[in-house]
Amino acid sequence: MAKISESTVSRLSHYYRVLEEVAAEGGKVISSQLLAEREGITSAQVRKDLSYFGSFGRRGLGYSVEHLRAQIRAILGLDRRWRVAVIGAGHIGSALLAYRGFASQGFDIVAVFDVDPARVGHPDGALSVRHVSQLSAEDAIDIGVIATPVRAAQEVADALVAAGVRGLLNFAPRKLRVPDDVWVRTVDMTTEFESLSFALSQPHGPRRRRPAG
Amino acid sequence: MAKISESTVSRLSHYYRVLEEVAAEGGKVISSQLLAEREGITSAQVRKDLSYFGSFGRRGLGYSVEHLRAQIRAILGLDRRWRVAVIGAGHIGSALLAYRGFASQGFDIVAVFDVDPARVGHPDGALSVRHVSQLSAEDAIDIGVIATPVRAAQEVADALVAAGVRGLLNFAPRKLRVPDDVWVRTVDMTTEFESLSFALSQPHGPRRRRPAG
DNA sequence: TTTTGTGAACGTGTTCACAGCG
DNA sequence: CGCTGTGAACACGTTCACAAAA
Repeated sequence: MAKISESTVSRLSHYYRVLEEVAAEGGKVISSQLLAEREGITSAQVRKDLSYFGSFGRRGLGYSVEHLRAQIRAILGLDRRWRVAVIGAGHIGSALLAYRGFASQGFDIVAVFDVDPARVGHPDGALSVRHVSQLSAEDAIDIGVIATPVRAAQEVADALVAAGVRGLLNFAPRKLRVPDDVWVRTVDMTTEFESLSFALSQPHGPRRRRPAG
Repeated sequence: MAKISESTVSRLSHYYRVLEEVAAEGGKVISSQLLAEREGITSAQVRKDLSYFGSFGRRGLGYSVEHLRAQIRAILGLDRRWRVAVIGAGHIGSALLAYRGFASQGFDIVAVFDVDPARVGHPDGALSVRHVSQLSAEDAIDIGVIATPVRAAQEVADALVAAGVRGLLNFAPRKLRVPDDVWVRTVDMTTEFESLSFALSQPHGPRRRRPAG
């Protein structure tokens, strides 16, 4: 398969969500135009994104909501469940644990780790917090969420990689060094705030994207 | 000024952080090469990013850490303080409130809002939770953080805009409709997880970026 | 000699525009 | 006729490569 851009994958995730909503509203078919409008992009973008993976629509009609949803679900790898570990039982870690939404999407938080003796051994939600040194390949973790202070982030990433984890979601504002076969996504709230600060400091307001065409 | 890409602004935020670290370590000058290595990008990228705003370095020598830090600080609009409101005193909202890092960067969380009677009127950290209907232009909010359930997100965005807020940080997995002069940044953890799911489902591992050159 | 600053070249993602099919 | 699927055109961000300056 040709290389797929990160933007395309992000949009697939958005399409998937829209399709779930439309299905819940009882919609049976949807055009690229309508799908695009919900996301504020162009219909050509929708069709191009989908075309990388196949031809899921019917000319003159549009896409079957159910069929397209199933296809994107398969493309995104959501037909299986993923074992997630959260490292760092602080505010962000606990917020993630408390949020129920991920399990329904196939992401099961199966372990929580920390180094703080005040936290280790105590429950956080349904899980007992384990010391990070106990993390091992036997935990069979697919995705590790790094919710530690920034100084511990690289060390934790190394430990996760050593335990065979191939996907990291990093909340620490630090570039992580990982082997080539490990994927990292970063959520950097400081950068988000600073991007807003930059934008608000400019003399002119933003230009909105062109509406879906 | 020519249009600055979002990628460039994000990287400026990263450079700023690296410069703070280098300054703390006692470094006085830094080359684009070294700055690039810390972020895993090319030195040409660093120089190009900075060149949009001026000439901050000295040929043959590099950049003064202190001077460049001050310049980027000014560029990002961090020479002033920003008034931030958090809407939604749930897990994410409370995690943000509890996190001390933002205030030191110039972002003061000055108000918390919710609609839940069980939360309104009670303190969350140093702030008392107010009902979202009390939000007004008198709060003089610069940046609104939407940490509500997804169904309330658009309504809250409308209220923020009505109160004169021109920057939104959206944690809800929903595209927000806002006027042209309002900036939105989205942190969508579901999409992050699904992007990892997609990546881990591919037959081949990732390719790392080329090292800084 | 070292390292910046930058026009030009390049590569990649987006949009256009229309052929192809239902 | 309507809407998809897609090659081509376009726009834009990144990298190259070198002149300029310390």
